[in-house]
Amino acid sequence: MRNMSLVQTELVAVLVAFNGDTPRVLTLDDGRSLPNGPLKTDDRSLQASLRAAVERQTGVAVGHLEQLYTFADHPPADGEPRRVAISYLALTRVGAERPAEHANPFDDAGSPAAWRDWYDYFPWEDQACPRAASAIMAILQRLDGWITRKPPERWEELRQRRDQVFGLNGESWNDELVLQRYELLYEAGLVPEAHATDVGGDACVAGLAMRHDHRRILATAIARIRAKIRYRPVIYELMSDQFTLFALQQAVERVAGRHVHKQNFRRQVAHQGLIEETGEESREAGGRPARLYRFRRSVVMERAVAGSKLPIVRAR
Amino acid sequence: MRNMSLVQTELVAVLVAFNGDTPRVLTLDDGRSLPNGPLKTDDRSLQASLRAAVERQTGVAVGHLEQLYTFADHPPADGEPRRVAISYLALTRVGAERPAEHANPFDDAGSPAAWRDWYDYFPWEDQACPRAASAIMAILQRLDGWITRKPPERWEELRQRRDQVFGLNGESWNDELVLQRYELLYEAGLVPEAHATDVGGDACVAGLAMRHDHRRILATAIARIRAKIRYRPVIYELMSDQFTLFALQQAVERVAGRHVHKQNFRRQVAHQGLIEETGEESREAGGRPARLYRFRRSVVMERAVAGSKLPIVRAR
DNA sequence: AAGATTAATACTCAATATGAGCATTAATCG
DNA sequence: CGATTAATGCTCATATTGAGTATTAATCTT
Repeated sequence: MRNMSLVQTELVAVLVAFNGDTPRVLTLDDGRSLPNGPLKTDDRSLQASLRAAVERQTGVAVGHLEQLYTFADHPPADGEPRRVAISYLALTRVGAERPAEHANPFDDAGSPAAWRDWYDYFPWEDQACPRAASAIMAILQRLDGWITRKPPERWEELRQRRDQVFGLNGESWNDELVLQRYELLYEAGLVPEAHATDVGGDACVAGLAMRHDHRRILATAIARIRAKIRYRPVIYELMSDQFTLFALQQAVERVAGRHVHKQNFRRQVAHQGLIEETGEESREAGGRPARLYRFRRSVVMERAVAGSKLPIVRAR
Repeated sequence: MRNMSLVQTELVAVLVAFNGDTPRVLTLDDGRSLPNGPLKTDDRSLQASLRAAVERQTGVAVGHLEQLYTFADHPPADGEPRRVAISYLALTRVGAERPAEHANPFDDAGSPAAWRDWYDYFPWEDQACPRAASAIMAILQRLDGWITRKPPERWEELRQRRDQVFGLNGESWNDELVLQRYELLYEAGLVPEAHATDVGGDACVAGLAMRHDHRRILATAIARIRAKIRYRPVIYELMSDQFTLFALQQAVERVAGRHVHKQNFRRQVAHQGLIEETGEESREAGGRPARLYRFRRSVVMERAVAGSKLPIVRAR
């Protein structure tokens, strides 16, 4: 093996829980950081140690844990060591979370922790909610300004990118492009992080800011969840033991940031055979009582690992 | 920011090119390592620097480059620094590769490099080829031995896992489970890497071995490509400028390790509208001459970023 | 207690997509 | 000139998906 540079390596976790009505993410530092800490030399596997740390410190049973992405910051000018962040996504259950004594799962320092609506950081992502419309309106105006200050030969390309990413002019909104949207705003200087100096400030246009590249990591996490709920039953990791179909639908809608067709949603869920009736009913909402279901955890396995989508000839 | 450990961080690249008839991967060290090198402090972004390094050293135009996964090795007992590998997948074109003077894209040392059939490392993955059948036969026998040496209360679980991963007893073969299969073999001690001592040796049962966790990284890469060709047009990154539909089909078949239905494949490809006729014909093969096509690179964009698969209500 | 309201649930229908095949066409090979 | 090898064209049954309409069963209001 060749000689290698020494690099500061940190772990960053995006802990997501569905707190009643909206997906929330565990933050530190008055909402400006994600839980993070150094990779310790004596940790077992990255994944195992992260799971243990999270469960020990927050009391949360982490249902689903996966690596997100590894980010390197921009090379520091002043000879400081390079910082690399290995980010993870952790899904936890309603009510299971306990932002307890030690809120930072990596560190015993214990800075004030809080669960925050992830749409506070990305208001334009919540298409099911009217606030997105005004956020987008403001964003598009600023983007136009930015584009027109660029050389005219780039206008076409930039406008196309804007249309594609925000679902304009014939393109339709793609809820999975969270990161692409954030990066466009970043390039355009519309998010505070883009200016190294102040964090905070112009929050109404571009959502709450975070330190370092933590908002980029959060964007990556949201994009990953949105993509994943389409082909893997990860949404159940966010549900409590029993739930109504409507609650399940709302969870999906809040995560995806858009409405789904009720009847078709039920059909799809029923068709998958991943849940079963508990026999009980919920009459918390106004109308006709809804049946309660539970997730059939035993059936899961790696089953339903995406459909083939290739015209593969069956063996049988 | 808190204090952080110093960790040896290396980059590992899986360069894939379609060399005539089979997918090949660039290897060093007589096929036992993947190209790798340290993360340098002055590199720009991880991705950009990797792309530049690969293109400079191999002369390859890397069409598609994406991060794969970040692996941490097992914690070293003797107080050595922890090693972390950030792995990337790079797709290059037929004929574009030049395993040249400096074969290692990260290092000017220049150790002997070679493109090798990736199925040399995973013979059981090539379901379209008879050698897989014998490989699997041998593997299953060994696996059975391993399972029966475990406590009987685990037999059920382990057999289920074996069936699921190798497509036995009602389960069907899932070509995307490359990593899961490798890890099962690893746990069972059927791959040489599992015994720290000798690398090489019993290659006929479990394929060629690699140093460190490089074969695990290669497994991750193959799994990623197999998954990705289903919903993104990455297969074209491996094709030359002009190709016949049959060549395209063969590329998909060799990558996925299984046969596809010819007519349905053509229908699907035509339906996507991502390629266009060049007007020319190829009469290299025996029979009726085949039309030549080219990839419409302009149409790509982020389009076709997966189908919704959620019953989302359309805006329109 | 009747009617309004709120949900849950049941069905229908058309448009597409997918898996499997059969049939036809157009070259080369011996 | 017929056999062989591919490419290409079509058909058909089955699923899957997107959009609705209709019905049922509770609570809430007056």
